[in-house]
Amino acid sequence: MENYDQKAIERKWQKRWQEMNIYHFDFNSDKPVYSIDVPPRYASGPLHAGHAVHYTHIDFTARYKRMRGYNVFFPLCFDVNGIPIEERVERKLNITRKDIDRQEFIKLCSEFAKKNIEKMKEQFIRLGESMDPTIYYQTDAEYYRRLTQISFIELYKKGYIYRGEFPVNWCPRCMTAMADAEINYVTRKTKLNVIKFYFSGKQPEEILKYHAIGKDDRGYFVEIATTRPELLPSCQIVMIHPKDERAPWLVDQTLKVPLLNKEVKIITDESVDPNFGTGVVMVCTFGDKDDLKIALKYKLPIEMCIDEEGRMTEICGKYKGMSIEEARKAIIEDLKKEGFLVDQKDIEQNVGVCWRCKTPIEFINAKQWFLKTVPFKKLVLEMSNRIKWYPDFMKKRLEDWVNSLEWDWVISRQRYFATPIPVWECKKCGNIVLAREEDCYVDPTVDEPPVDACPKCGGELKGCEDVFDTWMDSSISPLYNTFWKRDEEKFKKLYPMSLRPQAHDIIRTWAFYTILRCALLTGKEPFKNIMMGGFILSEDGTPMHASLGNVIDPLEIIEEYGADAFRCYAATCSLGEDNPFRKKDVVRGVRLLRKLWNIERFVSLSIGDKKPSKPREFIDIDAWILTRYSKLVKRCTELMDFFNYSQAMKEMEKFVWHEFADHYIEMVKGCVYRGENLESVRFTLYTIGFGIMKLFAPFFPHLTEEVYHQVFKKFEKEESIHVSKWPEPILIDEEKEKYGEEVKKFISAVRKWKSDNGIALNAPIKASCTYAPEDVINIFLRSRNIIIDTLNLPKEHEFIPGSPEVEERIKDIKLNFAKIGPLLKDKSKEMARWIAKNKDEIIKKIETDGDITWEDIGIADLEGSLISEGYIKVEKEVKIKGEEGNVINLYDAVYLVIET
RNA sequence: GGGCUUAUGGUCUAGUGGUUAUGACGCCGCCUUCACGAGGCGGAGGUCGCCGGUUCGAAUCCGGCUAAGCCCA
Repeated sequence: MENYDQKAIERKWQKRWQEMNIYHFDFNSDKPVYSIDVPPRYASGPLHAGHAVHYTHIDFTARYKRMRGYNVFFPLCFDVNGIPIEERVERKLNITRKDIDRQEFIKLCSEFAKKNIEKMKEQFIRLGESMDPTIYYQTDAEYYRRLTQISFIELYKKGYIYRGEFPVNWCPRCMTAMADAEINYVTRKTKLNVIKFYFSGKQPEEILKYHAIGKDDRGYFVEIATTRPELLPSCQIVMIHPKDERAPWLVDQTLKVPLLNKEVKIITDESVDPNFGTGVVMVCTFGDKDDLKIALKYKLPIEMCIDEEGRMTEICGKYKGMSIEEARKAIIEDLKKEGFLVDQKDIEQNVGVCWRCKTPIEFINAKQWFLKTVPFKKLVLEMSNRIKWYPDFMKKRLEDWVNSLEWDWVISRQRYFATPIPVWECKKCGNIVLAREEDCYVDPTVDEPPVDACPKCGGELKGCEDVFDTWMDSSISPLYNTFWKRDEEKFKKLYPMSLRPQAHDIIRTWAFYTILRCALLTGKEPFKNIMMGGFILSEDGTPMHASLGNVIDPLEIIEEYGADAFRCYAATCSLGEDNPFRKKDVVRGVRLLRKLWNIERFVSLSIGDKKPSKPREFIDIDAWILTRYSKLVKRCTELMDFFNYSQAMKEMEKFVWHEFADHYIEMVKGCVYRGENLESVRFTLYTIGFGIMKLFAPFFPHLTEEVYHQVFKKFEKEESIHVSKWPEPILIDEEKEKYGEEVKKFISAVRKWKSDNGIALNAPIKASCTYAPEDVINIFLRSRNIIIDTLNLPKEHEFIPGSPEVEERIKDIKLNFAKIGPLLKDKSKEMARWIAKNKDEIIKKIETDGDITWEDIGIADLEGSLISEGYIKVEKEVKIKGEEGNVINLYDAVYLVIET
């Protein structure tokens, strides 16, 4: 093996893997299936480092499961429909979709998405992801949209879909209805305008004693505060809190809406906040959700002052046709001019905005398509209980969301670039004609209806121009993946899927809608497990997000540090939690990779030209390291099964670096160079050298593949390490493990002593003998040559049971509260105090008798000795007797004698 | 305002009721050592966010507060 040329190796394998076809999902295989409901990456832009981490986690699962013998279904897929792409295109070309032909606009969106998809495909390859490109889909393709339409038709036939007139969230810029899920809330600075509303009727003068009520030459008036003066034309009612002292005077009076020839009543309602503004508020149709609730409660007339395009309507008189902003300005101007405006204050307000274009959302009354969700809360919760959530607290988020649902899901959108709703409407009687399932995919704006005329009245049919909410497409991904409605046999075999990986911000959308739709259509949960990725934070501590402008291109990181190093960082990110990304975190990965490479270089130089076979007997340190390795394999297998990648990699790294490399390899160098114990050592080096490559294979696919091909391939049959079998524990020998630990402890103590004294590790030291207790000496003797070789001790070095001429003194005694606490409970403190006070006497007593009893410390009702039973630990200090030689106390009762 | 989550050396992080809190990055010192100096050996650096409670004993369990993230109102 030569030097580690990371970039060349990674590029080589990325190319070769595409030719090798090893990530292929085999529909004819007998192996158990592990299917992954991969998030179809949204095609509004290329991947950033946060996405790359998520997809890398999914790749860990795919690679691990493949090695565990599964036939892994890992599709390459992209989500292409919807507003964000339209919005990007509109912004890029500075147009709105209504400026150009519908089909032309769709083409532009499609091309825009295609470019991003090409970039992402390249990114996936460069990241070393192992998706199977032969099970590819994108959600805008007819083969995919067809299923969205069929699922709609089925749900319609089951009676779960209805069309209703209902106030919906409406983005006046995107000109479409929005689900609650598509609204973001932002804090905005705005003006609170205090406006005079004059009474219609006569008022007694005493009314002036109340605040916010006044009189001028035009008459008596009430001051009303509003942030939205442009809604004055749709003002329906004025409200005051019932406990407000002004309520008795004001209730049932009539006020004149300024600037408009209109009168409204005053009523009381509990929902009024007496501390907001003047405590008197106006209610319009529909300012916000609160207004909406009031409007429904009091059955107020529905008079919209804003239309679908965000322009003022008929009822607005002279303001008709203005945009919301223009109307606000004009109305405030006029209020000032006419003397209606009392005051303007700056306030901060939470405003619902469109999730993409950030335009404030309006409520308007529109005909929309709905999927019933409110009646299926229980169903969704039941399904969710059948799914294993990682981490499990994420389930609670779904449950809280489901329980808080008040409205059904608005599934129609007034956009172009999405799946068309497959219905035609009778122009005459409004009757709905569904597309036939066998005709889907259909585009009713282009395609002919299944019948010539309305079956009810014979009227002309018009194709529906509305399209579906994008979540209608993505939330059937498990049905698409498992061949629902395409191949009944495959569907039975593949559904439900094994794993849904996703991010936690879309629990209420993607996870919820998927569980709901799939349950309604199949009666089953869509997947068995759900794994939630956390957020990747940028260097400044904010979540990495394209709209925040803090994104990092993973390719940039790969160029600098390599894909395996990036994947090493990804493996340190724990599920469901925020993980900061810093370039220097990737450096750690580079070091680990280099270390692994060098370890394997030693292995390759040491194992000989034949595949080592299992020896009749292992030398102690081989049995030790093989036991440590087998325990690691067992532990990591469990961790990988629970998607705990960060912990698994940590344990692998600790073993490989600080046990296998720092100690084992150092200990066997002598054997390797001098040709001793080769049978045992070569087998051990081969087994662990190969085994750790397999353990790291899901994390570092490139390095492990290269090492496999350079070192192990000639002895093994698999064409790639990624289709080899995950390792199994091979030896658990508790006794030898203890022996090995003892030898390791001794060697590292001597190494430390050498280092402290400025002696090179392999430099010879004139040490004549080692003293230790007999059982320890016996362990050392079993590995005598290893110890002498590794430390470069004289060949005649002696291991002598017992201790040299030393004087041991007790320096201190420590209480073991883990044993004392449960025994003495609240008396523990008392005992600790007593011992601290009488420490000198106790130490004297131990030095003469070797131990103390409970009686000695004044606790007569307990029997036994405190040191031998572990209640007290003794710290000794050793003083060497005599002048001859240089005796070093390495640790405990282990001494090394150096000749002077 | 509500739900969920997080808070540990300068930075990132492990931590499962037991008193001496893990590791990494960075910093300091020593060591060219035959797989690796992007290595090895060691060191400094912490009132475990704050306040209470439970307990013989709390980073860990409970309550409150503060700050941050996600989602919602």
